[in-house]
Amino acid sequence: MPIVVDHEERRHYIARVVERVIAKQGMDAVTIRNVAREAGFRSTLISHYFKDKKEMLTFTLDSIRTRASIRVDQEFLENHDLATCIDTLLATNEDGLSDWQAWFGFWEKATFDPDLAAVRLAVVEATHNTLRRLLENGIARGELPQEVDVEFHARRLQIVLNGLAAHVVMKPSAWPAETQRALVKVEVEFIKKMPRPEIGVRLPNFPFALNGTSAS
Amino acid sequence: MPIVVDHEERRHYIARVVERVIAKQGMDAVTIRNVAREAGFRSTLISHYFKDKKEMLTFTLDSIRTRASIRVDQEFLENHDLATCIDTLLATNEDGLSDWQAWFGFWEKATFDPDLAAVRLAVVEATHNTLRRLLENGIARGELPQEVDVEFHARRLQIVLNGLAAHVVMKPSAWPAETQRALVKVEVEFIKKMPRPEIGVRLPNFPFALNGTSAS
Amino acid sequence: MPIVVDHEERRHYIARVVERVIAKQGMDAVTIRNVAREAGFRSTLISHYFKDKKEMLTFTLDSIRTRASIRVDQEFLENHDLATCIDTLLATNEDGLSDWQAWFGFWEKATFDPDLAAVRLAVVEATHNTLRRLLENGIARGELPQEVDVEFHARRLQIVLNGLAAHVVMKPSAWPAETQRALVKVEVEFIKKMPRPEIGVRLPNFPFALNGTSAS
Amino acid sequence: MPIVVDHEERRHYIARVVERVIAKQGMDAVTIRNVAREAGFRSTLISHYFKDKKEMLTFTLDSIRTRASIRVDQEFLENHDLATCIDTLLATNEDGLSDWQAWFGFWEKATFDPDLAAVRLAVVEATHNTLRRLLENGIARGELPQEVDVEFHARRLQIVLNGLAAHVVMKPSAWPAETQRALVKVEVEFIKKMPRPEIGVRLPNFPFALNGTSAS
DNA sequence: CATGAATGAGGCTTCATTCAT
DNA sequence: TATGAATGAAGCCTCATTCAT
Repeated sequence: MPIVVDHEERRHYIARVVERVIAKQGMDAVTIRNVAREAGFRSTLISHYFKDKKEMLTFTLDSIRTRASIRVDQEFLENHDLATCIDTLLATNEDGLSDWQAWFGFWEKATFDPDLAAVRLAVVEATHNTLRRLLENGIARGELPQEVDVEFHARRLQIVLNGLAAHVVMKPSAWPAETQRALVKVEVEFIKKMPRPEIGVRLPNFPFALNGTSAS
Repeated sequence: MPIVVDHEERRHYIARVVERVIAKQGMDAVTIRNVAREAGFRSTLISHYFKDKKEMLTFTLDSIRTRASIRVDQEFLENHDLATCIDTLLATNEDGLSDWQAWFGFWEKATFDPDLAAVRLAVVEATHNTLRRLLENGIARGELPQEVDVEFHARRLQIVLNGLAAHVVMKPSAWPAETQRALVKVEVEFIKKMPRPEIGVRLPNFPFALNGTSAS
Repeated sequence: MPIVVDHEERRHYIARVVERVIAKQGMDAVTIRNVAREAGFRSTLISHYFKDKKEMLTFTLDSIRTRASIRVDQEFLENHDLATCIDTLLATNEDGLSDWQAWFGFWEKATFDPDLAAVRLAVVEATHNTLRRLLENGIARGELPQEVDVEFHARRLQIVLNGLAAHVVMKPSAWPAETQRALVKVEVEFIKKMPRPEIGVRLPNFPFALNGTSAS
Repeated sequence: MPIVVDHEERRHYIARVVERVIAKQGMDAVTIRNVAREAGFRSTLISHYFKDKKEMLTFTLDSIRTRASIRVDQEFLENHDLATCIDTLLATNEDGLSDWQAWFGFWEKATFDPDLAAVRLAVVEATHNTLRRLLENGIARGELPQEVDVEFHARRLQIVLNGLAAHVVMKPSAWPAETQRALVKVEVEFIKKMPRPEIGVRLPNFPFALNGTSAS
């Protein structure tokens, strides 16, 4: 009688450990040994759940995507104002900070690994779409003017959030929650003031045809 | 008298190689062996010029800072409009892209290495100051209104540039030069439209007391 | 269940190899590679059993202590005369010589390594205690006079044995077993002639509070 | 016109540095780099004075011999009592301790290096001869009885001194000068009590035909 | 005399991975 | 499922030494 272990659950558990290791010790500390130790396993047990290290990493990045999209779900988006929604995407609490730390841990690695790159792009587009819906709800609720260029402002907002998070991660103590929120408020004002700027070009038009993601 | 080799020049030469390796192959490819090979040396010769891999890396990051500050020097700032100046900070050409790639390569590592963190912060502040001067020149030249909150907008601009570069690095082909410049133009419009937004809080007030930089 | 290999036994096996290498090739030859080769392993397998070269060495020294104390155990001490017992501590045969060679190999290294120093001191004190018991048995059996200053003579005997071994190791061929034993006989005579010399001072009063030994 | 540097003096200067390094940092710290640094030279300059590391070491050991024999010279021997003379051979002060530390540093290395072994033996025999003369003077002065077996007691004394020094080096704080001297006093008493013990064998009969020393 | 350049050997260690049980 | 054995690759670093100036 084999011991019953939920295979997929184990994979997610390990992914969480990987995230924690990235956030707390950095990507270089993500060795199978170290992850196993932090998870309370033996090294070799990891390979029961992931065929190799790379698969473990792509799965982890993918699971970040999943969790992030759960956090800001449709229902939530519809029932709150812009700033409140955006707050869930910021590094204003322990969890958000940890997420962004892990995210930046992946950032560079993804540049040189096609599989990770694919997942990274998927996360970016998922976020983009979240921001689109967010703006559309804002328009629907009357918080934003009708003529807002959703595509443009979603993209721009994403860039700002990314840049902001980078700075927060660099020195969290310099960016208390209210400072981050104040910045976001200005961005919202910006959207209201310039809902449809004349830019002459189109910002990158994703998606980049990402059907599958992590692959095998 | 020994063979004549300019010691400091060699260090800079190696630093350039390191940068190139980071940009083209990623931070994980920055092994002493690999750098040596790319530089046309034997591995052991590297340690003639750097006591340590770590020293090599901090020196490299520091040299990125130096070059960046040279690129946008005082004279240049004074004689061009905002957009043109900002262009030198973007990833709109091969060199700029390579710089940003190396920069992001360091990003995460710096989070877990105090020495690198110090240099990273120094770079960030140097950039911040460059942006301040840029805005001040804009005001002096009449391109921007007198009442611009320089501190705020310099910080904001930096965040946007950082976020933008991150996206460019992620998929350069999606961000041709004109697209990047169009975005910058909108930012300049933004400054004109909202020169002194009511934010209620102060953005982080750097500098973080960084006198020396790279340390030992 | 994994391949059955007694972990602790392997460690002792390796320790024996280390001893042999020290005795035959010298402490400088104790490289992980060399030990592995002599043991019939790959280098990396050594680190399966010792986290460190240092741990390997302290364990080895500690195992010398264990074996030495086994060699002259209580029962043996009680049933033989002084000279016969002391013989087990001399370098009068292949094994004893090898032990002393290894011992001197450690001697200097221990001076500059706290962990080794601790084990070294433990060995010294264990030997001291053995010699004490040995003298006490001698008194009990009537071989030595009642008034023998056990503490003093145990310490002195140890010093002589150490000095003697040093000379033997230096040129074994000059010190056949009978020569060593003759010297010991004189020492025993000495004890009988001067059982309680007036020295005015006390020799070092060990132990130096060594509870545990090898530590981590 | 070349700079005038006394070649031989430099060699002795370096040898002193080597001794100091051995005493303070241990034999493993005797690298050419380290010796050069301690001496205030560049590494490569060392090779102007010694063709290689080995020559440096043998020269150093040889110079220890020279200085030791100077310290207890003929004149001194003739004009003082046994205990006073022996004192110069003990580790009762900073210098003596340092000498013994260096000596033990060489001990093991000499076992596996013929050149060092030769010098080591030369030192041992020089000391033996010193002790012989010392005893003979003691007899001449009437401090010791006529019938003393000089050969035997000189050898025995040397063994004790060696063993004692080993223990002192191991824990100097446990062996203040007076403790060492008390032990020596007992040894002298021993000689008086048993001037010519019946041993049945001869102790090793040196010299081992050592004419030259370091050889090629 | 003195120096820095350059090299090759080799040391220790960590890692990911495969295999047998 | 889970484990320890075992391996090979590769990383960084230190060292002694030679060479050219």
